[in-house]
This record gives sequence, C-alpha cells and structure tokens, in this order.
Amino acid sequence: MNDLFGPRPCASILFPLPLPEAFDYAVPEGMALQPGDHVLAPLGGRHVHGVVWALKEEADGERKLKPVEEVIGGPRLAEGTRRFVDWSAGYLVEPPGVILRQVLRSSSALKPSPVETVYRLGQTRPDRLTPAREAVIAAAGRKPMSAADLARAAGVSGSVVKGLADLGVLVVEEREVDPPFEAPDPYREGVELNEIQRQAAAILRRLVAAGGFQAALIDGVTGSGKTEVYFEAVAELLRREPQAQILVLLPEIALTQSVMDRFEARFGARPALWHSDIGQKERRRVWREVATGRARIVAGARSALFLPFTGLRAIIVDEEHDPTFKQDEGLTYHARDLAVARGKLEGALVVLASATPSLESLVNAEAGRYVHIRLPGRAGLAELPEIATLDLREFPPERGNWLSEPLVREMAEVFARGEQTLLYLNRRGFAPLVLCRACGHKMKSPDTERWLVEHRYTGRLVCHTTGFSMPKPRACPECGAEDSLTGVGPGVERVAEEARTRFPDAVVEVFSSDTAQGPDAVRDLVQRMERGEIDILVGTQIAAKGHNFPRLTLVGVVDADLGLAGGDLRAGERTYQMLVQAAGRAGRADRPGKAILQTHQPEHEALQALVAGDRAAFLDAERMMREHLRLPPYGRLAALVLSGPDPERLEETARGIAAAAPLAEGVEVFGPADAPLAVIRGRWRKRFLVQADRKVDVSAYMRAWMARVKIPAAIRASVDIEPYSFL
DNA sequence: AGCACGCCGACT
DNA sequence: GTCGGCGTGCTC
Repeated sequence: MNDLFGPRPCASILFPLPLPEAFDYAVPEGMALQPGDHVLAPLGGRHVHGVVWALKEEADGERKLKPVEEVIGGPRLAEGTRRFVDWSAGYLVEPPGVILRQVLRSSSALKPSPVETVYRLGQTRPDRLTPAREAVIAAAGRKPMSAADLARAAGVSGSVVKGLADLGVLVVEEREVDPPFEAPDPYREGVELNEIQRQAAAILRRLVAAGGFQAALIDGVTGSGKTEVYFEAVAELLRREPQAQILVLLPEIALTQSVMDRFEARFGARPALWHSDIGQKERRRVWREVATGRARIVAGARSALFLPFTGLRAIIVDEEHDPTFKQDEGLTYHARDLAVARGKLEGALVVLASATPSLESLVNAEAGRYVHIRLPGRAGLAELPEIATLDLREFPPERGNWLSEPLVREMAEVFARGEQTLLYLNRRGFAPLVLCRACGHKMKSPDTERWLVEHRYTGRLVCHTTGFSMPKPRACPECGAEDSLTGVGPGVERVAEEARTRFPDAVVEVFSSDTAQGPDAVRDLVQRMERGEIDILVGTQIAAKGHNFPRLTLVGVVDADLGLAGGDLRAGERTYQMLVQAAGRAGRADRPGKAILQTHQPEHEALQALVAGDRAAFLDAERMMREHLRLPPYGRLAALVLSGPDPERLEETARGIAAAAPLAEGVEVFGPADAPLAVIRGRWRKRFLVQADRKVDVSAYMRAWMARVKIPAAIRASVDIEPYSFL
C-alpha cells in the first residue's frame, strides 16, 4: 500500500528534553507542517510538546513511525533561532533539546494573550443617581477596570456595576491581559554628540547600512558616551528596517534601571525587559511579543540570548567584560561569546561595549575580527586614578589587622575632608577560615572539604559553595575546648570592623552579595553612597560596577596579590577593571582620585604598569602571561566534571574516561583530579581540564571524547567550554 | 525529563 | 507471600 503512494512525508521533532537528537514522526495526511511549528507528538506513551526541526521523506525499510498528533499553534520558531539552538548545542556539547528547553521558557505564551473584560466610563449618565452608582462612576473615572476591581474600589456589589453597564453608562471593552510593548521612535532627537562620538556613530551606521553580520568593540572610558553612540546604531537600524529586533544584554538586573530610563528618553518607549526571575505573567508577555516579532528592543540578562527572535538585527553587549555574563551553573555558557555566534547565524550586527574590554575582545579587535571603536574621554580626565603600591613587607599591619598604617593615614585625610573611601576585597564574610586555637581543627562543610566562612552579622559559619550554614559553636567540635574557635584571614566584614575601630565616627558599610540582597538593597546602598551618607564602603566585586560616586576619592585594594595569583586567571584583569570603574566614577577633575594597592610584591610587572597608569603596559603584561601559559585568548580551555554518589565507582569511571581521551595535536588533557570542591550535596566530583591551541575546535574534541565513552547512569558528566571558575 | 521495568527489604 | 524502594534504560 505504501509503495503505491511513494515515500511518505516525515518530520523530525525536537523535544525540549535531554534526548540525543530529534526524533522522526510520520506526518498524517492533511496535516501541513513547516519547520518551527509547535506540535504534540507521542513519546514513550506520553504526549509531548516538540518543535518541527526538519521535514524529509521517510526512508523505506525503517521501523514504522508514529504519527504527529496535532499542531498546537503559536508563533513558529524562526530559522535563525533554530540554527542557534543547533549551533550552541554543538558548541556547548549538550543535546539540542537542552538548548531548546532554554528557548521554550514560557510555553504558555504559545497561546494568544488572554483577554479580560474591563469597564470604562462612557458619555451618558444614569437618570437616577444613587450613592452606590456615584461611587462607581467616581471609581471608574481613573482607568478601565474589571467588574470585580471596580466594585471593590467603589465599595459596592457587582450588581451595581452590571446595572450601569446595562444602562450604557459604563462601556464594556475587551483588553489583552498581556498588551504589546510600545514601539520605539527612532526619529526622536538624541543628545548632541561631540566630534569623536559622531565619528564613532558614523562607523556603526555604516555597519548597519552594510547589513549582515559585523562585530564591533566600543572601547571607551566611562562618560565617553558609549551608550549614546550605540543608540545611534539602534536608531539607524530602526529607521532602515522598522521590523528589526534589537537585543541589549546587560550584566546585572540591578543596573538595568538607568539603561532602561535612557532608552525611554531616547526612543520614547521602554524596552521589553527579560531576566531569569521575572514573574510568570511578564515572562509570558515578553516571550510572546518577541516570538511574534512585535517586540522591537529587548533588554535582558544573559538568558535573553535564548529568546525566540524572528528578525534579530543587532545584539549589544553592554559592559562586555563583566564576569556575570558567564553562567556557571546548569547549562554553562558565556553570553558574550554566544552573542557573537548568534549574530553570525542571524546576520546581525554585534556591538560589544566596555570601558575595560576583556582581553579576549581586545585581541579579537586587534586581529581585525572586530571593528575597534575607541572613545577617549575628555582631555584631562585620567582613565586610571593615581595609583600607588603599599609594600606590606615594609609596613605590615598589626597582628589581626589588615589595613596598613600608610593606608589608614590616607583614609583619615580623606575622611577629614568629608570624602569617601572604597576598600576593595574580593572575599565575602568575616574570615575565610575558622580554626581551633587549642587543637588546630579547621571547621569544614559537612559534605564538602571546603572551609566554612565566618559571618559575623549572622553569627553563622557558611559554606560559600553549598550554602550550608550553622551557628558558630562555642566549643570546638573536635577537642571540646570552649571559646577557642577563631576566624583567620580577612573578609569584607572583618575589614569593615577594623575600619570602624579605626574611625569610630565614620559611617562604614559592607557591600557584598550577602549584605545587599536583591536589587532594592543594592539601589539603597548605592544611593546612600551617592548622597555621601557613607564614609567608608567595604566591598567585593559587586561594589566595583557602574555606580556613580562623585565623593569617592580613595580606593584601597586590601589584597592586590589575591588578584594577581591564585586560581583565577582573570583575577588581575578584575582588579584592573575595578580600579578603572572606581576612577571613572570617582575623582572628577576637582577631586582627583587615588588608589592604594596593598601588596607583598610591588615589583610585579602588572602592578608596576598600574602604578605607571599605563593601560597598554598592564594589558601587555597580562597578554604575555596568557600567551606564555597558552591560556585564553591564546589557547582554549574546556573542563569535564564527573560527579556521582559513590567515590570508588567515580574513580573507576574517571580512569576509563581518561583512557578514552582521544590523542589530538595541540591538545593536552589534565586529570582526573579531585575537583577542589570534592563533594557537593553528597556527590563526589572529579575534574579534567583540557588545554588546547587556539586553532583547535575544543567542542569537537569534547564531543569526540564523550562519544567514545559509556557513562553509567549514576554518574553525571558535564562539559564547560571556556570555564571561568577553576574551583 | 518522565515513565516502566526490575530486583532486594519490611509489612498487611 | 506482596508492596515499594529507586537504580537503569528507553523514548522516533
């Protein structure tokens, strides 16, 4: 029978599940399908939502395919989105369905927006005006409301509303619960640009005019007008192509407010905002508006990269150097790198912007892969503050203290002038280690070998990896000695305590992810700092971002060595970025900023370059270090982490996997080693690090490796391409 | 991811 | 004797 009708149509369906590939289904007669359609298909006795990935003809001799059950409608997934799913699955060494799951973050958005019935005050007035009716009319004057809301606002029963509606006093309207976003107006006047900004904007406009994929790096100090410049590209794009979609990636939700405000001022409409913890309703609204192509400008955190755009024409990555673009848990990816890839696939313009570009982007720009747009600041405005090192060997702080005398003297002067100090230390909590003075026992997390960090504010010992916490015990759990547990080493809380002791009259605050929980707390702290209500701010990385502190004139880096050695290959870059940020925000022309770096090795090349205020020399030192060690961007890294509940079986599996590592030129495999966090939540971990030459396709290498091994179900393997955290 | 199948412990 | 624990494997 089959043969009489020739080959039957067949559809590959991709499910948002960790299956190895798309599955084939027969297309029932009369069902018209196109790639990107959402369908329901039988899978292991269930009905599962999947997406048509390809249409082909059923090869004969194969097993009988199950038929697609039903088309469920909703906006079709565009080709660019589908290609991005396939590409990133390959790159990240994940099943494509796992990426599709990221894309389908709001499947309820497939249906059109629900409508609600609302009541608005019409022209007519009732012949008889009762008090209840008056109350309703007064309440309805403000804005259209549902019958229930209106009755509640007026303090009357629903029947009064109903009655007025029947009389035509209230007009009934249907309204979309999820209204579309306002369209931006690209013809509004922007702020006046200076000559350099005009030239930069002209370059971007030319890239827009050329069309297709282009990447540009805007390398401009704070206040140089990066935002205004990329606004011009957005405006040009929308004038040429009113249907174009633009994605603006921002590192942190807490910082989006000002960018949103500036977009509104420039284009007369706020962008659609997306991040991982927006509410259900807003998520559904944004997803639908993006998928139908109606949302023009979308601002979002890294996960916005996986939205189902239909006509993405530009991606802007603001503060492209920011480490929060790297997602380290679950699906691991770097949003900046994927943004460039998506831009290529969609034929879109990609603009990376930063005052302190990452070494990766700088090298790409210098190699001509990105158009390099430099925006120098106003003349006389230094990019770096005046920087001095403070040799801790020469001026060691007193025992149990962390601030060296010359730094304290400087702080005293600053305080006396009514100005502000930022003490920077990238270590949360009070003390990174708690040990018993009697027996030397170290307090460790129960299922990790990690040290517990003492937090004074809460009086608890906390594992920064697993989140485990316990009240600080009075007696040592090992030897029973009372009051013998002591915190060792500095954390921001301890430095803050020291600052309070030294400056009893100063307002000292701690700014870390522990003390500033949530955007509101961050905003509050930032505003108090801006208003000069804080004298000394002790902060981790979080304090170093995009804030405007005009009264800040002194930055003390408590431990500049921590930034130059240790497990993080980008730590030096981070200290540098923090200094530039602090300098850009602080020390206006009339209040020159100063930075003091406490260090044990002031002769270090990178520190010397900082002291000389020589960005190029600093970057060269970093670059040479990376090149020498074959680290990114001069080499490629990938990590493979295995985890399982049974350490012996894990060990055995790891040995097998090690033996299966393919031999390839320019690739070295290190491991298996115990991951420094050897146990997390009862699962043991082993780790491989793959280091390869720049020209090696590490993803392909990892895929080839994974294809050669059979991993038992109890053991999980996860690949991290370009890992950031080496812990 | 879900769901079934399967092989070992304490229960009506 | 069975109910059910979750370890293992499969889904076109």
